Amino acid sequence: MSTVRSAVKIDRDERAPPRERILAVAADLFYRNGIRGVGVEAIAEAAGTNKMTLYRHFDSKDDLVAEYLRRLASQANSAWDRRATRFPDDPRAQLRAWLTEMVEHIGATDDRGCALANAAVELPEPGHPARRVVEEFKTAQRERLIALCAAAGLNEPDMLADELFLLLEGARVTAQCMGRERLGDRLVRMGETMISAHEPKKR
Amino acid sequence: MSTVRSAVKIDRDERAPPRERILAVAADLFYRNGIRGVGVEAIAEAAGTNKMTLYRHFDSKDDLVAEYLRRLASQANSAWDRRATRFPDDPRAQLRAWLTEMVEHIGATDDRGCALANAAVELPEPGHPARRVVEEFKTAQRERLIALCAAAGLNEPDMLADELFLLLEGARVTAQCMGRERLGDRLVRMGETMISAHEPKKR
DNA sequence: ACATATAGATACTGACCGGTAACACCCATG
DNA sequence: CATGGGTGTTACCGGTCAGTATCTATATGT
Repeated sequence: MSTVRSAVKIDRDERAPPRERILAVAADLFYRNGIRGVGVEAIAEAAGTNKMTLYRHFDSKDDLVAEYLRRLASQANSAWDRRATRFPDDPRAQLRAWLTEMVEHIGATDDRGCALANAAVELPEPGHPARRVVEEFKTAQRERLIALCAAAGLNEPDMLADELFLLLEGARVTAQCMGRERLGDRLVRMGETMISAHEPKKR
Repeated sequence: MSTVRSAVKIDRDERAPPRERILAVAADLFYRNGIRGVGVEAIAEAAGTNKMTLYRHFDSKDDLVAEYLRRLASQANSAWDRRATRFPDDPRAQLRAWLTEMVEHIGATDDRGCALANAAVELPEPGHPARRVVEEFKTAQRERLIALCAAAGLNEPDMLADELFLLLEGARVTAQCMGRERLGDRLVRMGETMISAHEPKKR
């Protein structure tokens, strides 16, 4: 039940402004050790600064947490956009790319599941600012997936989207509770089976 | 970022021995507020006893946490056994019963996901005693599900079991991040679609 | 009635938490 | 050269944390 009170100073972008260094380091430590398991002092220290500067940029630890999650959410949105521009007018390819990218995340040995979902688990307080961020993110994620399934001309796009969404969400949370040997291939197979089950009838 | 430091005394089985009262109350508080969010003092108080007695029965808070999770795991195993005796020699019915019971849990407004999975998220420390409990539980759960799918004569029982397992795991973790309106019916439909997709060919 | 074991009560330890105050510093702009 | 904003440093605050020592009370079995 120990908390992280000192962390190795992280050397990314020594020249970056403190706010960015703090956010970068906080993302690392929050994800790896859990939000409640990291003290603000450890974050400041690892970012090569101190608590006072941290509190000049963030009103509170909760504020820092919310910003940490907001950044992750926006990165995920960028990933969607990136896939959209890489495979323009090919929603099916975007869907496949999303699936394989998610599977890669899950297969990584240092993956600890979805940081947003973890935050919701760690911070049950109903009014916590982090919870709003997570809620909006997950809802938007699902919407994008539904839209993609629909654009791909698949049957019952909302059902398929939920199947895929929940499958991968479950895989991410399960991967940190059990071994993940050969999980990747199996996941891709499951996902593609689901997709082809919603293939409109040829005629 | 506040922790629970005083809780309403819970009146279940005033006569029960302190160890049981402590475990009952700990289960409640750990689940609702998160493990790291509950102090041992609050548990002892809510159980109508005090910290000293708690520490006479448990070596440490981590020990109490591990026992809390072990009890949950054994309750889940009992549920499997109960379904087996209720529908003897009918694995298909046991599967359906498992699905609907899980969906009921997920639909409950006070559901906060799988307590075991939440514990794994909250306690990232690799050697934490709780992690072994969670790992063994999830593995056993998956094995039982595979065995059931196989006994039901379904195709590729391990793939189907994983699909169902991950679908529900994902649903439990997602339900606390988003709204769950009409999620229940959809889940049952998805599960049954998956099952029938593995139906052996009629001949 | 006595011995023993279990439980309750209170107070304490040392450590860590999130957050703040006061002050010295550096470096750019005027 | 002056001035002022962002930064670093140190010390501190009240509060909570897990865990322990000590002593009293109660119940049980003989």
